[in-house]
Amino acid sequence: MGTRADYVTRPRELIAAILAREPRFLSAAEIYERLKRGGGRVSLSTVYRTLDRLHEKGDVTSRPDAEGEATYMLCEPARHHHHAICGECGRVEDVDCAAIELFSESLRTLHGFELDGHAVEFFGRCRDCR
Amino acid sequence: MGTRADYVTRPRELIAAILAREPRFLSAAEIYERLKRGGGRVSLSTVYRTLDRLHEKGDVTSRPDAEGEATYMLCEPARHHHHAICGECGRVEDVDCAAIELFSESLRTLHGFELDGHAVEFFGRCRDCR
DNA sequence: ATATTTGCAAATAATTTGCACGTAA
DNA sequence: TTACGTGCAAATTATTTGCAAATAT
Repeated sequence: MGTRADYVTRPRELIAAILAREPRFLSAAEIYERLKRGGGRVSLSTVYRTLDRLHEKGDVTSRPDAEGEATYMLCEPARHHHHAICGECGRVEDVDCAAIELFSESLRTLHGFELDGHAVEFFGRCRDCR
Repeated sequence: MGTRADYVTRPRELIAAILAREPRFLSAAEIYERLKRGGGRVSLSTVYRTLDRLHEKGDVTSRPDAEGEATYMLCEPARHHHHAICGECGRVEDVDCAAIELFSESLRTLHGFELDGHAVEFFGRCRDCR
């Protein structure tokens, strides 16, 4: 019993393409909608299963939206980064500036709190929406 | 048609007491469990309805946990503050230091991103758990 | 007395699963 | 050929709702 194989299939290609095209958090239902509009014939369960797998592989980030629905977004694996998420248009930007290091340091010093580098997301309004 | 009344009832007192005792995000099911352990006889729907109402009044903060389940925590209303949430023990601490202002400023300058003051939460490990 | 809240059981909505059939390797 | 993936329908889980009975004012 070795490593499991990873077949390349139509549903997987279609789902990956949708994720690659939209740099925002999408729910399974939204992805399913886009598949239907594109004329695809992929089942909702396959969408869920594919997203789960991508998430396990570390290729997508997942988080519940405000209503608790799971949403997914492609992200570079193995790189520390933080997300700035626009509450208006949903755009996600990577945050990587010196200020966050200073801020982390203060949190650690003043609160004894260690930021878990990969789980930090900031909510607000992006350039275009404010 | 004036303002709606707010009766003081047993279930509401019990639920408020539980929230007051635990400074962590609790799910409806967890609160329901504590009620049962305490010998109470409150229905799960009442727990949901009470939490919704407290949330609308601004007395509790709500957010989906990692699995998408809604969770609730008492919080001071009408005061800007940010939460530092321990991924280990779940303790929630209010963050209010100068560094976050500096950080906000940098986000705005470098990314054109405006932090929405009330929606920011930081994830990591608290003093005791790291 | 009457507006409000509750419990219960049934309805919804998101997500998962079992299984027979299809497909990539 | 055979391990892996898919679709479908049924199961599960969190949450909401309708309504008659109970309670606070």
